[in-house]
Amino acid sequence: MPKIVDAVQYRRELLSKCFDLFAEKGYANVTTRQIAKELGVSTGTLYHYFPNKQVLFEQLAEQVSLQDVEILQKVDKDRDISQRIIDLGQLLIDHQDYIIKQAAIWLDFRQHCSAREVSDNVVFQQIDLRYERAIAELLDLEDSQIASFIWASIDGIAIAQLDRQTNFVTQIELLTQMLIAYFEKHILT
Amino acid sequence: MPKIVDAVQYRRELLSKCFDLFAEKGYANVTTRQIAKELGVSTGTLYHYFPNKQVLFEQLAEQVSLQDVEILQKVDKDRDISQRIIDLGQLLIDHQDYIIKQAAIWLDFRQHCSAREVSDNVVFQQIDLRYERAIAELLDLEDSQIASFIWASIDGIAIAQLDRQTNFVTQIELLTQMLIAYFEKHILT
Amino acid sequence: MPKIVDAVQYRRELLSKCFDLFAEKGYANVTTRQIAKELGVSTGTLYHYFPNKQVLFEQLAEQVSLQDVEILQKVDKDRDISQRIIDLGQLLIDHQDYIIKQAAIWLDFRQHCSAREVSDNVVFQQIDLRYERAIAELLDLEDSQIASFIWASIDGIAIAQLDRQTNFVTQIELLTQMLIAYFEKHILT
Amino acid sequence: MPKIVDAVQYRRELLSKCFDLFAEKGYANVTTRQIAKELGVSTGTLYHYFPNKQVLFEQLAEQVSLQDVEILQKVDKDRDISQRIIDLGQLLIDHQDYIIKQAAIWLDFRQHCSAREVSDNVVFQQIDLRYERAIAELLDLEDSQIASFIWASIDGIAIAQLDRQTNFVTQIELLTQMLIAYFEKHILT
DNA sequence: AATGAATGAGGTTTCATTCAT
DNA sequence: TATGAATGAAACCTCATTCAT
Repeated sequence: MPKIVDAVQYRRELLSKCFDLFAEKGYANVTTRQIAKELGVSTGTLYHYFPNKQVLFEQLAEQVSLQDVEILQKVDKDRDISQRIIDLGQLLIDHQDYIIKQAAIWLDFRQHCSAREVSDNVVFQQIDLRYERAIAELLDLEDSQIASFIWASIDGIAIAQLDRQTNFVTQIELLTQMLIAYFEKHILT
Repeated sequence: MPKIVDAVQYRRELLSKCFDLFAEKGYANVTTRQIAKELGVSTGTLYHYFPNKQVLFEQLAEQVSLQDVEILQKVDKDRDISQRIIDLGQLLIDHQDYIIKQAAIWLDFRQHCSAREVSDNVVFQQIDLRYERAIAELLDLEDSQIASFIWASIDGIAIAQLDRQTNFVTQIELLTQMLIAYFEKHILT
Repeated sequence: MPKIVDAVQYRRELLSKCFDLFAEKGYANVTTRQIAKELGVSTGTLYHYFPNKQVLFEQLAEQVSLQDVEILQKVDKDRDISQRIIDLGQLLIDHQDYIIKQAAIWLDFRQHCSAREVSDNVVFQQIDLRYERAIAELLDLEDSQIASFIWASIDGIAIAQLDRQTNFVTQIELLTQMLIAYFEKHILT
Repeated sequence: MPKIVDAVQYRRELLSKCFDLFAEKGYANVTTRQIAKELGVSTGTLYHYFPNKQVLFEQLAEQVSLQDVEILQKVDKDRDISQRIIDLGQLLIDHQDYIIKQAAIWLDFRQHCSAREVSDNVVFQQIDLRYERAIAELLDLEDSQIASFIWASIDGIAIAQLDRQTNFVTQIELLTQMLIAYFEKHILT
């Protein structure tokens, strides 16, 4: 009888455990040995659950994107638009640490995909689409470009945190205000 | 004396030549041999002009940041704020390809710096400050947070281009409108 | 007691089942996991019946050599020499597929033994002797060198099949004719 | 200025130097580190001259096949057939050590090729053809099957030497006599 | 100043074998 | 007995860097 009963669940746990490592050091600067050590398993076990480092990372990226969408869905959709924008901002601030790390991983993943042949870009685009839809739905947006813009800004702000002293909270508040001003002027009325 | 001047100039040329390479593949995915080949020199020559790959990349990042600031300074400061925001947007659109690549390099560099001991973060922060000042000056901003926000958004939009189909022009126009709406509501009056 | 008999029999079945696998891919290119899969058991079970991959292979080689001798013994020893040579050839042709695979395994095993310390060369030589005797007996040979030669030629022809387009049947017929011509000239009369 | 002027020549020397190693231990049992050590270079240098272990081995096999043909061409073609057969036998005996090792490598290579996708089997068959032609030409053979047979027998005999005590000289002499008897009976007259 | 062959530490991955269940 | 997850030594290979020419 095998020791691990639910391989799928265990894989998820392993991925969660190396989230910080990848976020802090970046895909290229993390060795498989480091990952194994961080996870408390041998390199052999690593390769028992993931065919290679690349796929491990891709699955991490996918898992992260799912969690992101989950977070976004916490916003109460019964409130009015301005309030929802503020709620979104608050949500991002509440999950500050996670959002910053998630952006780092996402950036890394993006670079990886573009550095590859083609093929799996489909997977990539699907994930990207998922983000857009989550935001569009959240703010009743018909224009997906606005959703893209919001997510791009969030990523930009998050990544800037990696080493600048700018204040994440202030930056997100600015984004919130920008959005409200924009909506008031162009969309509501 | 003239020799040295040549060397400085030559170094600059070398850096310019590998701009695209780093932008497209990322620091970790570019080998010194690839760089040498792209530059049309031997690896030995590469190491004659730069002590190592790291420094080469740092100097590239620095050179890029200087060029960015140069571009920003093309905006005519005699126009009113709204117009200057529009001009800034137009400038970014005009230099679209460059802006996207520059963002890729910059983010790559940022990750590199944060993945390292500490040390040169000073160099890094200085460059970052230069960006902020250029934007702050351009838009008569007293609050450096807004400048940071703008630059972060631009970076976010730029890297989203790396593989998404979003339209850079549309995204920059959105940013422009956001800024104008925000300025009209909170800063002008 | 019955248990043990079963185990011996089971081991034999397992060995037979991985005959093709080893013949086609070679000892070094077959993993224990592949073997286990081919046999329809787990790697754990494999190690329950055989102490390690090496021994498994050695036992397979031994089992194969026994089967070979069995085949050779089908020749009717009452016929005259020429006829027996022809019968031997026919026998090889009839068991074409098996002979080719058996040769592949045997050569693989030989290489393995010579690449090792020493030790089990005794086992190896015993098996080799068995081959020679079977052939010598079959053709009433006093000179074991001739038996060795015949077996070496058969092996040579068999492995040439592995990728060349030469025709096994034709090659064996040639061998038959060579032997007959040789016997007529030097041994008979 | 590079240190090694004639890379092609150097590659040949490197291949020659690892001939024994591969012949004695077999492709799978030789590590790249062992090869490097045997050659007196670093693993890096190894990979400077050969893209990978596989190709290194393939090039060795090709080089060996060329040397074999060279050896065969030493036979004086003005003598009569029987004499040429004897000369061929003598040649093999003179190069005994080499022939045995070459056979080991060739066997190994053959297994490798059949274990691979397909593609380069063309290369393989070309080499094989080269052998046949060399023998066919040597003995004025119209039938390539006989050439194949001869080469297969030589390989069989050589490989049998790897661990058996049979005498190479005796075995080759037997082959010679077989061939002469066969030729006298079926071809000459 | 320029070259590119040489280096070797260290990265990713494989796989025979063990062992808890 | 049977399982297959877990192990880790060791394999192949890469690549930043050095150095003889």
